[in-house]
Parts: sequence; C-alpha cells; structure tokens
Amino acid sequence: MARKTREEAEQTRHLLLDTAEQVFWEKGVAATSLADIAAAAGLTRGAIYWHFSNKLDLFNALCDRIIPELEILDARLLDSSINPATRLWLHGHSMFALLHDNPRIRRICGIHHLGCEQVGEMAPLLLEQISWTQEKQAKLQQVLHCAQEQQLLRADVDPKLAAIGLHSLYGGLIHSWLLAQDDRTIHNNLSALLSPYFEGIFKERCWLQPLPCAAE
Amino acid sequence: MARKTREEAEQTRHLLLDTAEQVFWEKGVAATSLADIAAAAGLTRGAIYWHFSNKLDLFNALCDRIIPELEILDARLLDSSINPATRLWLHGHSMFALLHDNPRIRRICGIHHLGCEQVGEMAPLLLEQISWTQEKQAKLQQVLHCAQEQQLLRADVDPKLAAIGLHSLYGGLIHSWLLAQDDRTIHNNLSALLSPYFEGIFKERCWLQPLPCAAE
DNA sequence: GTTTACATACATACACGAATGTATGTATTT
DNA sequence: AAATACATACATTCGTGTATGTATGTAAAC
Repeated sequence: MARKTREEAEQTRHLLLDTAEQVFWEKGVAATSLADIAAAAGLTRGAIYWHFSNKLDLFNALCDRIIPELEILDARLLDSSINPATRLWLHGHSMFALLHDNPRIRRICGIHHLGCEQVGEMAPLLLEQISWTQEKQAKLQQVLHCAQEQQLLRADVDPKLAAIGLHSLYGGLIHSWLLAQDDRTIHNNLSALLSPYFEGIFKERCWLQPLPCAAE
Repeated sequence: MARKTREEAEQTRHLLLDTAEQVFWEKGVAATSLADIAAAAGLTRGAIYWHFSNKLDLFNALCDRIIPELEILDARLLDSSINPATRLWLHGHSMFALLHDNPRIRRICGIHHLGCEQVGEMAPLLLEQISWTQEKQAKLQQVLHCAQEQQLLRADVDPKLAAIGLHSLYGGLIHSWLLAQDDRTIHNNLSALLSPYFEGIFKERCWLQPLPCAAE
C-alpha cells in the first residue's frame, strides 16, 4: 500500500488510538496483542509500529488524550468565585457528569480500574496514578482548608483526612459505577450518595447555598 | 524425581499457592508465567500441572483460601446482639484490622485491585466480584434497614443508597490503602475517615454507644 | 514379611501457536 | 530524489499444553 497525506496519516493515528481504546476496554490491556488492534482498525502492525514504538507507548498516548478534560475539572475546583463547600459539591457532580457524558473518559477510567495490571511491566502507570492521586488529594485538601478558615467545617474535621476520605469515596463510587455500567442507580442518586459525607464534614448544609466566597 | 508421601504432596501444593500469590502480587497475574511460579518455588511446571489444571485454576484456588476469613467478617456484621449502628462501625474497623494483620488477605486484595485484569479472559472473576459486591451491599442494606426501624437513621437517608455509599467508601479507602502500603495514615486515622459518613447517616453518634439491640 | 503391581508426584522433553521487533518492499507525497 | 506511510515477510523468543520418563510410596497377594 502507498503513502497517505499528512492529514490522512494523522487520521489513521487517531483511528489506531480509538481502536486500541475500544479493544483494551473489551479484552484488557495485557490480553490484547498489537495484531488484535491492527485488525480491528483494518490495518496491520506496521501502521502501529510506524506511529508508536510499542504497546506501552500506544497505551500512554491513549491515556494522555483525556488530560485536558481532567484539567478543566480541576481548574473549576480552584475557582474562588464560589465558596469552597459548594465548589466541592459541584466538583463531585461534575466528575460523574463527565464520566456519564464522555465515553472516552468512561473507557479510559474503566481500563485503569478493571482492564489493566498496575504492577510489574505497568509499574510506571501505578507510580503515575499515585502521584496523580496525591495531587488530587492535595487540591481537595486545599479547598477544605479554605473552608475551615471560613468556619464551614465541623469542629473535629481535619482537612487532610477529609480529603483522603472524600477522594476515596469518589474512587469507590466510580468503581461501583463502572462495575454496573448499565445500572443508573448511582448516576440518578448521586446527591443522596455524596450527601452523608458532606453532612459529616460541613456545618448545616452550607454546600447547598451558593454563597459568594469570603476572603480566601 | 520420585514420589512423595501424601502429606509432602499437600505441602508442595500449598508451597505452590503461596509462591503464586507472592509472584502474582509482585509481577501481576497476566505478566506471570507458570514457569516463573515454578522456578520461584524451586519446582517445575510439571508440579503445577499436576496440582492444577492451568493458571486460572491455580488463581482461583489461591483466592478461595481467604473465603473463611471473609465469612467470619460477615457473620459478625449480622450478629444481632449489638445495635446495628455500632455493628456497622465495628465491621468497618474489623475489615481494615484484617487487612492490616493478615498479609495473605492484603496480597489477594492487592492482586484484585491492582494486579489483575478483570475483563476478557478473567471475566468470570469480574462476575464473581459483582455478585460478591451485591451480596455485601445487601447485607449492609439489611443492617441499615434494621437501624432505620430503630429510628437510628437520619430522616432523609435511604438504606439502599447508604449501603452503596458505605460500600464504595470502604472500597475506595482500601484502594488508597493498597496504593501506599507503607503509609500508615489511613490505618492510624480510620475512625476519623469513617466518621463523616456515619455522621451523615446516623443520628447523634449512636454508633459509638454500645446499646443493646432493640427488637429486630 | 516379602514380593509384586500399580498409583502417585513430580521432572523432562517436545510440539505448537502466539506475540514481538525488525528488516524490507512499495507506492505516493512533497 | 528523498522522505513518508504504511504493508509484508522474517527471525526469534516465550508460553502453553501434553506426552513421556521415573523413582518412590502403598497396598494387596502370597
């Protein structure tokens, strides 16, 4: 076969990423060969090895495609135009809205949770997840600390621990959500699922009041 | 090599299970070959194929070894000699105590969370996890329903949703716990991490009072 | 109490497919 | 003409499953 134009080449690159994402999600990362992906894309391994150096490189490239969406999510978390409690509340809902509306994020999240091993060969993936987790927790902690300064937290709540708890709750809910893809229970009752933890952290449902943020 | 006595054979069977558990945890299930396990155990693949039919069979056998401990955990959850709120509180702590004290449970839990794919070839594993999750949630829901009848729940709390939330929180905390094996933060502050959700579900810290259980 | 016959508990060897990485071919672009 | 964007072909390695070898335990026959 013959050469394509630059645009067409870029197109096949994205086709490979899309296809790999799909097959990884269906069969698991370790269980899929590059031949599987190439065949599913209607190409050969030659195309893959042209665009990527190996399977891990392909996998990383495919994961990196959702970084922008996640950064938007985090940016909103630090938007100080609304009070920290409400910000956390909205952030939680935005996460699941994104998961619900964006199939790519859903698949990649699913691959990370269920479709790949995070040890041995894929250890760098685990390290990345650890650092990402710590960054995320740090941001939550920052917002919670801000809430504490505004007297929004209950007396015995420690921002750091509350951040770990909240982050774990999110992770656990996402996992349950992914396990039963077609069950809409979590999506339909997200507020009721998150409320108890917010109730236990904040005073008097302050997260439901879109009060402007005091001095941060 | 020659034949061993029945006891010695049973011993090598357990040696294979122990070794496989260790290697699976270090390298991941898919990334581990039977030759790896045999070598680590100081045996050959012949020994593995004698005791198990293939890798999946070995893996299942190794997972099944922790069932008794988990059943004890669940049995205590349904022990009606203490009130449901306290029962849930103690159950949560027992879970993490078990994870902390029992290295085998820690490894197998770790393998399920981080060291194996749950789709494709390992799909039966996922199905098992789903049904196990549903059973676990059903038990939590049952205890929460019992608490509701005793007026221990807050007004707007639905037992089913609270069970999902609680179960997800546990799963998320375990995941965070496994990611940072040597960080004792979660283990040392478990009460502070669980408290907010209990605060949001139950009235007036009733889970801290070891009141006898009313009629169930 | 020996001897014998068979089952056991592995080790070893072999055959096969699968997956990878690379080298090369080839028709277009540029 | 040279680089590009792949397809094709090849060599090699790795993992599995099975077949076979073999020395010992075990129980029954005698």
